[in-house]
Amino acid sequence: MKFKTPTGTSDFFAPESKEIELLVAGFAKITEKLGYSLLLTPIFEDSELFRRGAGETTDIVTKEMYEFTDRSDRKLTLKPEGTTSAIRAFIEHSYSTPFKCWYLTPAFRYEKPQAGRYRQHHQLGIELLGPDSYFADIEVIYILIKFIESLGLKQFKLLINSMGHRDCRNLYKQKLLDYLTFNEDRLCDDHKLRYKINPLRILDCKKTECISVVVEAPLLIDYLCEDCRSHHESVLNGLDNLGIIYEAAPTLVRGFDYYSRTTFEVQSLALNSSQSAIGGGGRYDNLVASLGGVETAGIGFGIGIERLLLVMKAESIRLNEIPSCDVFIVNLAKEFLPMRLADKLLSSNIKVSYSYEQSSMKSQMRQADKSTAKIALIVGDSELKESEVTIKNLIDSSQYRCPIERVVQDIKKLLTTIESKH
RNA sequence: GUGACCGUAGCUCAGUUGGCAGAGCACCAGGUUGUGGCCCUGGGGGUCGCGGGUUCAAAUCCCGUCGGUCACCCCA
Repeated sequence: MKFKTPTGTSDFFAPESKEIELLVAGFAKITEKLGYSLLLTPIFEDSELFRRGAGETTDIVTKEMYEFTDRSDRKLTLKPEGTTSAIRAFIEHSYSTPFKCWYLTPAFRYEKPQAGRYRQHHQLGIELLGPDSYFADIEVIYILIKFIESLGLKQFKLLINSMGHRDCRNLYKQKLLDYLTFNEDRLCDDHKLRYKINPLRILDCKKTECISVVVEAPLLIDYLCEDCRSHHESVLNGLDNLGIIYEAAPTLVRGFDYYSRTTFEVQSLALNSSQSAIGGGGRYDNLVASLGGVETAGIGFGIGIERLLLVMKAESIRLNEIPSCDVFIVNLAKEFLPMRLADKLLSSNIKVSYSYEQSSMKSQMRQADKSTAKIALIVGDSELKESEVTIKNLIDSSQYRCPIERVVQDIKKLLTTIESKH
C-alpha cells in the first residue's frame, strides 16, 4: 500500500515552500509595520461557530464543511476560513479595540479540486476590529494592494462594492426578489429553483440567461441609506487619494453572509483558469454581536496562498532564492574534525555542507559540485599529519594547504574575493 | 455533487494490427596513487494505478473501481 496525500491536498517542497516562506515573511512585515500582530487560532472549532459565522445558507456551510465528532461527542469542524475563528478569539478573551491581527492558517473545504482550488489551502489575512470609520476600510484595502504590489504582480484588478448595512440589504433583497419573481422564467435552470434561498447569488451567475436578467436588475448601490452611501463614497475617495485603482463592481457578492457595507476582491488577469480571485474581504459590522460579543464593527480580508503561487507563476515572478552553499567539506579521514570545522564556519555565518558517507574523493567532489559550493575544504590523512587542510577554489580550481587554525579566516577571505569577481 | 480527458521508472514521456518492459533526464559506481563540472563505460530502479473479464498470450481489447487534471456549481 502506497500512501499519498488525500484528495485535494498537497505537499510543498522547495523551491515552492521557500516561496511560501518569503510570502509570509513579506506579509508579516507589511502588516506589523501598521500595528497588526500574529494571531494563531486552533485548526478546528465548534461546528456551530461556523454555521453562525459564515451563515447557514452558504455553500461552505451546507456542503463543504469538514465536520467530525471527537471522542467526547463534540461536533467539531476544520476551519473553512480564517475570519470566524479570529472573531471567536477576540470575543472569548475580551480584547479591547482597536484589535488588529494578521493570520496564516490552513483552510478546509470539501470541494472537488481543480486549478487553484483545493480541499486544504492556506490563507493569509488580517482583521481590524473596532473602528467603523471609512479610514479602517481604506487601510485594509491599502494593505491588500500594497502586499500584492510588493510581490511584483501587475496584472490584477481591485473590485469594490457596498452591500449596505442590514436594513439597506434587506430592502434591496426584497426588491431584487420581486424583480426575479417577475422574471423567473428567464433565469437559468439552476436558479429557477434556488433564487428564493439567496437571491443575491444570482448576481454572480455566469449563465447567459441569468446575466441577461441581472443586467436590468435593480442595483444594491441604489438602495443604500444615506449613511452607507456616504461611507462608500468616502472609501472610494480615500482610495483615489492614495492612488489605488479600483473598479466599481455593483454585482460583486461574496460567499459569506456576514458582510455588510464594503466588500472587495482582487482578481488576477493573468490566469486562464476560472479561479481568478486571489484575495477578498469586506466589512462585517454585525458578526461580533451575532457570535455573542458586544456590538463591534470589523473589516478584514483573506488571501489564498496557493492562488498567489499560481498567479506569480503566470506572471513569471520568482521570489525564491536558490538555496546556496559556500563551503563543502570533503572528509577523507576518520575524524570528527570536519564537524568541528563546520561548527566554526557556521558560527561565522558561512553556509556549509558535507558528505554523510565516507565515500571516495571523486564521489565527494561530485557532491561538492552539486551543492553549489564555491569552496571545497578537503580533510585527508596527509593534511592531518601536518595539522593542515586543503582549501580548493571550485570556481578556478586553484588549491592550497592551510593550517587548521587559519581555516575560518582564510575561507572568509577567499569567499570575499570570489564574491567580488561576480 | 455533475461532466470531459488522462494514469507505463524519481521526472518527462515512447511502446505499431495483442507477442521478451523502453528512451531521455535524474540517481549510483568506475574511467590507475587523494580532486568536481564536460566526456566515456557500467549499474540500480517497474504490481504498466487497482480488480475482474476476453485470449495460447493483455501496458495494449472490454467492464468496474480508485486516483489525477480541467470545467460546471461555488470560492481563496
